[in-house]
Parts: sequence; structure tokens; C-alpha cells
Amino acid sequence: MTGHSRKKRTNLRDVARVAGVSVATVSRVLNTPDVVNAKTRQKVENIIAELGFVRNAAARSINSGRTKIVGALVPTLASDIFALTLAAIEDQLAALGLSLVVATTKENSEVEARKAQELLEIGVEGLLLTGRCHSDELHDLVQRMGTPAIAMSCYDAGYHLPTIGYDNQNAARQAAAYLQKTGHRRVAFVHGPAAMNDRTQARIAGVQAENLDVTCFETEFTAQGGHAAARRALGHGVPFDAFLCASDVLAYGVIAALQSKGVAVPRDASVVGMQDLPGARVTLPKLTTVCIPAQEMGRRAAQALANWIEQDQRPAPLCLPTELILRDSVRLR
Amino acid sequence: MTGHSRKKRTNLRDVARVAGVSVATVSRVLNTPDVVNAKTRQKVENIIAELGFVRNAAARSINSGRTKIVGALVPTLASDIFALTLAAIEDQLAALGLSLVVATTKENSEVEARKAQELLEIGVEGLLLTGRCHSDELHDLVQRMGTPAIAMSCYDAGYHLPTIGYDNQNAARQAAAYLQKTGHRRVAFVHGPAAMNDRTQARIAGVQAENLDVTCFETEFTAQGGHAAARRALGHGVPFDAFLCASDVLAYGVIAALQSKGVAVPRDASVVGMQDLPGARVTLPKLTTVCIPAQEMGRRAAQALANWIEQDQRPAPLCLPTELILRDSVRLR
DNA sequence: GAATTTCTTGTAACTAGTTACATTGCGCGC
DNA sequence: GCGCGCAATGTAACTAGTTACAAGAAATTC
Repeated sequence: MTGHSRKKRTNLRDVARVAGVSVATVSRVLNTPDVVNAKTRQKVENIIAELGFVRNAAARSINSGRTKIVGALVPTLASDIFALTLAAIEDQLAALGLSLVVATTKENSEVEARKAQELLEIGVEGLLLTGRCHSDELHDLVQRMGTPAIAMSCYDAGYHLPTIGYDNQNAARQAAAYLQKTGHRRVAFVHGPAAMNDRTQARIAGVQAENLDVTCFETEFTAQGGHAAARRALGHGVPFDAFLCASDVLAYGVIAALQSKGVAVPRDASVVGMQDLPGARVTLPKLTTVCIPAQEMGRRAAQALANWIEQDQRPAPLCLPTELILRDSVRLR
Repeated sequence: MTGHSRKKRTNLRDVARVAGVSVATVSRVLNTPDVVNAKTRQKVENIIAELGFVRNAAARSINSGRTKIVGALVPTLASDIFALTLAAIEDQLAALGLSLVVATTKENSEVEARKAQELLEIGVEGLLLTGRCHSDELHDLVQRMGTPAIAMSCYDAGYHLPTIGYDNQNAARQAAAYLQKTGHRRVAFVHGPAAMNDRTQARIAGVQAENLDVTCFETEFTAQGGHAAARRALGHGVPFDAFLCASDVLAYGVIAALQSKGVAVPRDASVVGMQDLPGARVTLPKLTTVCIPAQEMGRRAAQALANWIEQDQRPAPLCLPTELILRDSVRLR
């Protein structure tokens, strides 16, 4: 008792008493109904409905060791990309009889470790992490508990956890290579905070791998951030041929800023995004972008984690292809 | 045992044995450390760290009756609005020592009832629902279990659950009234699926409450949906003065469709959104919209639910104000 | 009709914590 | 030196399920 009157809910023993059977029989009605005599089963089921009995998963998990919950740690919920991925994860997990608990880390590895511990206390049977940058504390924890854990949104076959994601460096490089091929030279790379974010760092490396004159503009990871970055870039002296954005959302802001300053896209400057969010088809001009298979990744990661949990099969790292989607925001010079 | 070797994790009794103390002492070290002798406490804490002991929340909750988890049921995760609200909820709950489990309903009340049952089995101590349209089954369940539950995204003081949200009808009416005042007459109202969605229905009613010539266009609840709806509207005969959108996201698509068809916004047609998402400031033109306090609502709902859970104080219904944000997408006729 | 098998159900132990109550040992006053 | 109070710790019961095992009843076999 916690003190304040928390009236206890009807439990399995209540059902047994009212139905005039043993607790084992009620438990069997719930778990292996076919071994129970049809008449008894019917009676018990009626009582269950009548009393509005709801199984206590905690008590259940204490014996079975199973909670059927998996946890996901993402930097934030307030971002299309994670929302899209999580939606796919939740969907897939639900289809496999698992629930999803979400915790946000705010790109802070201390917060991440703390939330991971909380998730493990709750009894999550698996963890989905974002990226490859985690505190030692978290690694230790996962190691010790032996909890299946998959890192998403990145790919590194040598990483100590299976990664299910895509090649950030290559994705950025695809965009950069295209800009080069289409005659662009002076490129502004607009990206979110790079500290503690291996994905952003990889993308920066990818852009710099091409023979372009790249200037990086770090900004908040939102459309407004993109807007601000583009305005900064416009006041930067020699004009840029192209704006390569580490996210479509940034690109939305960049396009708006450019157009509103009289820089026509793509006539005066090209813009390339990354992610291929649903909204990228309805910008004006339509956004040329590198498609990152966020939903596919979510599905695959959820499926792989479920497999790991149920069949004890550690998944192989998986690198999903990213693809340059040509639309209308790049001028062919 | 589930069969396949699930090696059991170290538990409180292991810690007690290794530390040479009783289980009660270990439990006290975890819960009421000040009643334990400093030297003993130190010893136990060392063993806990050494063995990497992590408390089993299920076993814990079975006694205390507390899980410190609350559940949220939202139509989908793949939408800015819910993502934004959930982010605020998660934030606030975390600050109050509660975790969030998210389940999506796909706007289907059967799915919703099933997921609610699952959440209650897990032992959520409270529920956050979206809107006012739920199956009897769900109502019964909540009633019977006596679980605190709050309906969000709507306001209805007479509803049997406390509502913490805003007035959808009035929000839409604010936009419609503004369009009327600024000389618009023929208005296309672009909205998402209305069946099973009390919020959308209320918004339709709100728009129709003003003295305008309104035609409704139902479409998918995405930017692409808005795009498609606008194109449909353009082929509708007499041109529309204005497009009122039930969501900013729809408005993004509408603007893009109009501009790409040579209909200048706001010169040839005005566009008004609803929500005031972060992206609404960086459309071109900047979007005039009705600000819906999604994050504030999330925070308030989380706080109110936590209060209800901890102090047994059922919150009063709360209607947050919506506000028309004037930007550049409406022409003053 | 007895023996064996199968079906159905019950008893009680078990999971991993919490906690009421009992016990121990120590310091202190008288 | 005895009893009192108090702090620190231990014992064991309790939570709500699951499940191994036992046992009784019915069906089948010989």
C-alpha cells in the first residue's frame, strides 16, 4: 500500500473464488484454453467478463521473465524523421505482439544512459538505439544485462552492436557527387548540431569527400534553423552555387529563405535535401533529395529485434540503400 | 522458463547473499538508504555495482501496485502534431518520474480498445486519449478499472472524462471569420478524414458557422493530400477566394499546388492553416494560421494526469486558447 | 471387471521484490 | 547490574500470477 487508498483491482484469485474453481484453472483458461473442459472454460470466461478482470502483466512477467516490451531511445520525438521511423517500428512490433516504450535522449548520452537503465528496470526485452555514439555506461549496461540491442540510422559492420541503417557518409556523398557532376562548385552544407552526433559527422565527411568547395553551416535541426543558416550563407561574400542540406526539413527553410531574398531556386542556387520526407514532393520547386529509407529501416529493425528476442538470433548488420531522387530543385549547369 | 535458455539476471537475493546481508537490507539500501548503517550501505552499494544489479520493476510493481508508466493512445506517430504533443508529454512525464508508452490507433476505435486493454495489462497508471470519439468498450474498461484517463485535443466540459485541449470548432471559426472580414467569400475547406474524427467534424462545423460559401474537400492528412485536394479544387469551376486548411501540413501542400499551377498566394487565392507548426514560419509566403497550443496541451495533460495519479485529484476540464497568427498568406481584399 | 491411459482439475511451490514485525546489540540512566 | 530506548538488521509473509506435480474421474483396453 502506498498510503492513499488505491483500491486493488480484481485478480485471478477473485475470479477463481467466484467461479468456484482453482487459480490454476483460471490461469489455464487464459493461457491454454484448449486443455480446459469446455463447460468450465465457458463459466470462467463469463466470470472474467462479469468482473472485468484484466491480467496483471507485471505478475505475469515475474514468472515468465517476459514483458513483451521493447524500448526505443531517440534524440527527440518532435522531428519528422524519428516520428516516421517510430511509427513503422510501433506498427511492426504490434504485429509481432510486442509493445513499444519510447524515451528521448535530447542527444545527451548521460540522459540516454539513465533512460536506458529505466527501460531495463521496466523490463524491456530489447533496445533500439539511435546512432553509434553512446556512453560507456550504456554499453556496459547492455553488455551485462545481455539485452538485445540494435543501433539504427547508421551502418558499421564492425560495431559491437548490430547496426540496421544506412551509410550516412555515402548518402551525403551521393548528393555532393551529383552537385559536382551538374557543375556546381561552391556548396553550402547546412546541418544540425554535429557534437555527439555521429550521423551528422559522417554526412559532413561524405560531402567533403567530393571535390567541391564546401562551407559548413551548423544550425538548429528545424526548418527555421535552415532558414537562419541560409540567410547567414547569403551574407557570406561569394555566393553559393548550391545548398546541400543534411535534412529535408532544413531544406524547406533554406528554400524559403532563398526565395524570399530573391534568390530563385534552382535558377540562382540549387538546393538538395536528405531523407525524402513526404513533404519533399510538395515544396516549390519539388525537392531533389537523397532518399533515406526511414520506415523500411524501422520495420527491419523491429523485425530483427523481435527475432533476436524470440529466437535468440542476433541479426547481421544491415545497410539499406539510399537513393538520389531527382526533382526540380537543382539546376543543371 | 520459456524453454530457450533465458539466463536469469542477478536479483536482489543474489546481492544479499554476496554482500552477506538479508534481502530486506538490500531492499532498504535501494528504497530508504538513510535507515541503513553507512558501512553496510556502502558494502551493499559496491556489490550492486559489481554485480550490475538492475531492479526488476515488475516485481516491484506487484507489491507497490505502481508501475510509474502512463499510456498514450494517438491516431498515428507519423504526424507532426502528435509527435510534437507527445514530445511535450514525454518531457513533462519524465520530469515527474513517469514513463510513457505510446500506442497508435489508426483512427480505429476497435484497435484503440484493444491497445487500451494491453496498456492496462502492462499496468499503466493513467491514459491519455485523443479526442472524444471512443468505443463503449474503451469507456467500460476505463470505468471499471478506475484508471485516470484524460481526453486531449478537444474540449467538452460535459464529457465523462476530463478534456484538456482546445475548442476545435472555435479555432476553425476564428480562421473563417478572419477570411470573411478580409473580404473572402468562396472558401475551400481542406480537411482530413472526418469519419470517426470528432476534431475534424468540429472544425467543419466551425467553418460553416460563418457566413461563407464553403466547399469541403476531404483528403489524406498529409502535405500530399493537401496538394491533391487543391488540384481538385482548382478544377471545380468557379475559382475559390481562399483555402482554409484543417492543418498546416495540408496547407503546405495546398500552397505548393496553387503556386505550381500559377495561382499566386495570396494574390490570386489566400491560404490559412491550423496548428502553427514550426514550419509555418518558413513557407513562402509565410503561413497565416490558427495557433493550436499542442505542446502546452501536452505539458498540461501530462501534469494533470500525474496529479490525478499521485494525489487522486481529478483535473477540471481545460480549454486552452487558440489564436489567429497573421502572416503573409492571406490577401486583404 | 481390473488395469491402463487420458482428461481435467487442484495443491502448493515458485518468481523478485516489499514490508510488518521480531530480534539483536549497544549506549545510557539510575 | 538492570531495564529502557533506539538503531540496525533479519525473518517470513505478502503481492498476482505461472506451472510442476499429484490426484481423482472417466474412458479405453484386455
